[in-house]
Amino acid sequence: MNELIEYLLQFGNLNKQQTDIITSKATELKLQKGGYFSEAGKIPKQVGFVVKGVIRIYCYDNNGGEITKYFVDENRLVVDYENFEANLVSSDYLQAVTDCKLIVFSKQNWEELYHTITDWDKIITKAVQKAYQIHLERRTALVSEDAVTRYLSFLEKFPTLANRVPQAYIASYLGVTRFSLSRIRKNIR
Amino acid sequence: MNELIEYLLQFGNLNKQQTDIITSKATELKLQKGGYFSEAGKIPKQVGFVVKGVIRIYCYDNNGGEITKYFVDENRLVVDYENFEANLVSSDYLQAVTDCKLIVFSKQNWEELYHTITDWDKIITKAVQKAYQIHLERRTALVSEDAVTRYLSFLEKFPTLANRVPQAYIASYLGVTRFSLSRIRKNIR
DNA sequence: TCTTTTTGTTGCCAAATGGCAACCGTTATT
DNA sequence: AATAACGGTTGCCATTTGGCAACAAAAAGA
Repeated sequence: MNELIEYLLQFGNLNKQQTDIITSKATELKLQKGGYFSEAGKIPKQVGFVVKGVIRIYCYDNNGGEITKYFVDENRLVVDYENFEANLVSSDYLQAVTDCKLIVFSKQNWEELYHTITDWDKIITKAVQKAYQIHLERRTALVSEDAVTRYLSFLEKFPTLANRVPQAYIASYLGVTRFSLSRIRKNIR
Repeated sequence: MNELIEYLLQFGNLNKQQTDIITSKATELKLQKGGYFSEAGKIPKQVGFVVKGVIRIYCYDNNGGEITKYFVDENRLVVDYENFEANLVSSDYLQAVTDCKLIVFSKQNWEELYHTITDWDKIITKAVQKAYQIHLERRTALVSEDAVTRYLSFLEKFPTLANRVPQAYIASYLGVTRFSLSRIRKNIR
């Protein structure tokens, strides 16, 4: 639980009593590789925090191809935020790419925190906005540079991810086929 | 001013007294085509709301090429939010693509609204998060589909924009050269 | 109006990427 | 151990895109 509290403290202050409340509302969840934290066609019911492992968020394009939107690895919140908040059916899959250990909050417990912890809303707002900023920044990079540059900056931004995630997923994140990515890797060596 | 108030009411309730305060803190700003609302290398000092015209947000990639991040047209907030909030030097240019009429708030006036208007923070948080969601969604579309599809969905999402914005800007938004975009347009006809 | 500048188009060719099939190596499964 | 499943690589070729130069059209200025 310690990692979660440290993460939250980035965005605001919390005293011992408050952190105790937070941890009391959280439970541990283990996901096997390939398991789903939340699925398209359903309403997301949990907020998660990745203690160990990698989650991939993806959807399908109009041709039935998978698009990896982003990855969430250790010490990050994983949540289909928009649909979780609004109780909407999602069109995204949140899937464990490796075996994962998560800390999760049910929707009810999560909402109780807004009433219980002063400034909880501010902390979460900051965390969410930061996450949006990061994703957006990365996405913007993906439309400019060529595929080689995109892969290189992927390696820079996620140095530990390349070895843990199948290349096909990285390829779909970068917007190239797995064949192209394979050739790019060959040329880099 | 009416457009601004309507815009804000999407995200929360405001009574007459509150809307009066808001409008009292705003001023009108006209920007000529090509003029800058805010520039890279400077700290953004204003929040704007586009009454008339189109603003383009862009930056430079490592090769000196322009990347158009997004466009803001009528009835949208235009602000380099991240850097405005944190008082950081921006690396983006916010430029008028057409003659523009804006409603603007100085940083000081904007911050006074947080102290004066109940739930102002909640309204702005919602507005900002919605904006992030939209940008992120569009960016994700840009890494999957091919260039033709991307242009077609650009036309769908921004039907009025294609005629008002130089193609070179649209091309850099879509992640293709202006030459490619020109050929794509030719093939569509 | 005439000129200049900006914006958009096109031909040519090179480079990058996609699509498919085949193949290889590793990991799971039985 | 044998088999199957998965992940990754490579060759072949078609298609797309980029880069450049020249040109055309439209808009802005004088």
